[in-house]
Amino acid sequence: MCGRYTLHSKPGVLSKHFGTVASPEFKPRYNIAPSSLCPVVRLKNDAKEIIICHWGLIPHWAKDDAKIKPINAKAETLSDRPYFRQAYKNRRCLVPANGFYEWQGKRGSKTPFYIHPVRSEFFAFAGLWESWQGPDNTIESFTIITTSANKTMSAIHPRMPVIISSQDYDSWLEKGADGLLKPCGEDKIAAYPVSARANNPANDSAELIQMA
DNA sequence: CCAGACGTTGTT
DNA sequence: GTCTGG
DNA sequence: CCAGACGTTGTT
DNA sequence: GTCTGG
Repeated sequence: MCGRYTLHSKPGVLSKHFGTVASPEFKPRYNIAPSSLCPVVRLKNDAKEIIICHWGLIPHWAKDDAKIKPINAKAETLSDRPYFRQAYKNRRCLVPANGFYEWQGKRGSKTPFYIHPVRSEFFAFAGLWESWQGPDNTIESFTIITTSANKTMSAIHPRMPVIISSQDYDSWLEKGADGLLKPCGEDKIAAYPVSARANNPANDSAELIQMA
């Protein structure tokens, strides 16, 4: 699955890669955990924009501050789940990342691996977004879509995020083609073990992605 | 009908 | 908003 | 995702 | 064991 990732490219590089007018400022992150504020790419009036959203989806119909805030949504059941169906139909996004973490082992002795793109600076995870209107505030949030592992990933973990290729960015945002919701090619990603310092989300520095 | 839930993951 | 359980 | 907390009472 | 916080 996908429960921790990195994004350390400069905002200008991000907006250039994703074809947006500009990007909000954000600090380089090497250990983004759920509930963090993160940049995502979405459509606004046929143009792409980058906005900062909470990781953990809060549906627009939630009454109070929702108890369940899914950080992932299964690609296989997106159309079935009332929780995701509307967002899948109307509110898709791309989640920029430079890489993500996945763990092996039991609680107390987890070994993290870092997975990164082979020929690109960025991953673009397929995501969904929502805007929740409270009495005093609005919360924009997102979730990352997961699928089964490709051959590279399956050595580590049975699932992985859906990764959209750059030539499919517009197609995903505009139409959300089902055909894009599958594991990426095994040669698009590579993985290596890193220090267990990555386990604690309080640690957030470039050394976390050094090979262990 | 109304009330209450709505998720994914890993682990045994 | 939409489905499930009672 | 992992790490860390998980409670009530009375008193200042 | 299960929930919350980061």
